[in-house]
Amino acid sequence: MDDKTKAPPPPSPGRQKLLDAAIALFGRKGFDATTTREIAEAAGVNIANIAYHFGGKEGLYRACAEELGRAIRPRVTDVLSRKAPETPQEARNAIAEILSRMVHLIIREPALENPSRFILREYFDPTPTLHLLYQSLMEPISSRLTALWATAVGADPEAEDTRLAVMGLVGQILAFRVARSIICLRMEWETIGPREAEAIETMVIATLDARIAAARKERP
Amino acid sequence: MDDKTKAPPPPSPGRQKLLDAAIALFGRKGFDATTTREIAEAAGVNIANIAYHFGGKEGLYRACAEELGRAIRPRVTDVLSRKAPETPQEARNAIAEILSRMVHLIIREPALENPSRFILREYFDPTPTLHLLYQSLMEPISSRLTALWATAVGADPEAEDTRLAVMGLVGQILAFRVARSIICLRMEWETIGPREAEAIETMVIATLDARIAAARKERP
DNA sequence: GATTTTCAATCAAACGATTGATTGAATCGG
DNA sequence: CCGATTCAATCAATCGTTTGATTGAAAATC
Repeated sequence: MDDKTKAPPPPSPGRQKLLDAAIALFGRKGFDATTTREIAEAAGVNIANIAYHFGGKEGLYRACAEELGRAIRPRVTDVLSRKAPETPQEARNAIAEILSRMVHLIIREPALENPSRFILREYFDPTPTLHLLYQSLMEPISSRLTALWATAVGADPEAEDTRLAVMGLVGQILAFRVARSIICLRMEWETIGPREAEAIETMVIATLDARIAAARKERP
Repeated sequence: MDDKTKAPPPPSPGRQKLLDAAIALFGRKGFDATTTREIAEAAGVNIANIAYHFGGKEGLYRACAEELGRAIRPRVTDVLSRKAPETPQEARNAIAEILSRMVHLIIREPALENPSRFILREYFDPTPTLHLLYQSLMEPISSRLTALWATAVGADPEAEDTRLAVMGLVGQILAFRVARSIICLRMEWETIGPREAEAIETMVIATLDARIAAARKERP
């Protein structure tokens, strides 16, 4: 219960199948709308394994969040691990690349459809598990983006409006995932395919460049 | 079931109390996590009234969406009903005012906390009810903003990237409501009070002005 | 090295609690 | 009085959880 989430529990066939099935179902339908029987059936194991491996439905949910941190983090940390750019232009390009990556991961990548929904649900209806997702995913990306933004426009990395500007850019991407249904209605899109995803990416990058240009002007 | 949702059902004391309670509970906890007993108790009426007035839990949910359209629409249509600005500067000011209004309504206004969550839930987990919210709320605001944006930057009101730019601005606001929990973590805010709401509003307006300046430059 | 013991993992079956829905009598307003 | 509205009581269905038994492979024992 109170372990530091340091020790990765020894994997077992049923355990991992339950995690995968639970992430997919929790992500697609939410915690309350998903039944333990559904999860067990999708995983191809018996219901009792949920209590055995995770102590219950809630324990399974928390384990899903831990699993997502482990599984998704590598897909973003490779960008994060590069050395910090020193020129504003390099910083701008680095931000653009990360945002572009996020658009594809969050909005397009089919394999991350339900994981993304799982995470966004936790943002919307936070539980104690939220901190887990924050530390493993949001914090490293966001703080890196903030540092890059500070380099790109010559701002104070610690200033509140610096962090807020970055959250605005990231939030723009999240919004297109959260409100996908009504955005498709408004944009008269049937789905968000490659063409539509590219249009969104172009819009996000345009916002980035516009913000950078404006910030540089008032802080020469 | 299949009525055209045209006729506003005759109000009755218990009916309205059920609607108010249901909007609050559906918004705060979601459809599946909310029980009919909870709703009835919060409304101070008997459970049977749900079936009597709305035919069941799902009927109550749809009625909540209709009610939200009726209740919230006036709070935005007053801005929409003004005559269309003709100069780019007037258009910019009109956009800024609408966005500012949206920030306060969606992020700050305590009375709209649960209604906002109700609507955003429907965006995230769309049901057939989605079209109702789209037509009564999103479409009128969004199309008005698109027209204003076209005037402000001299763009084609029908172009896809015009609509997309507007959805990006609106989405930015929605994101701060959806991901409020994790944004508070990142911003080191305890809550989003007047000061924090103003910071968000400033950021949104800064994004607007930056986008306008950039769009004008490349389309003189 | 054969036998016994241990243990994690899985299963079918059943548990008590709660769900949304329904019923028929009671109550109210006109 | 009569239709509209409210109510306590109850329904079948489903929820998450628990139980007790079974498996197979390692560990221990002789």
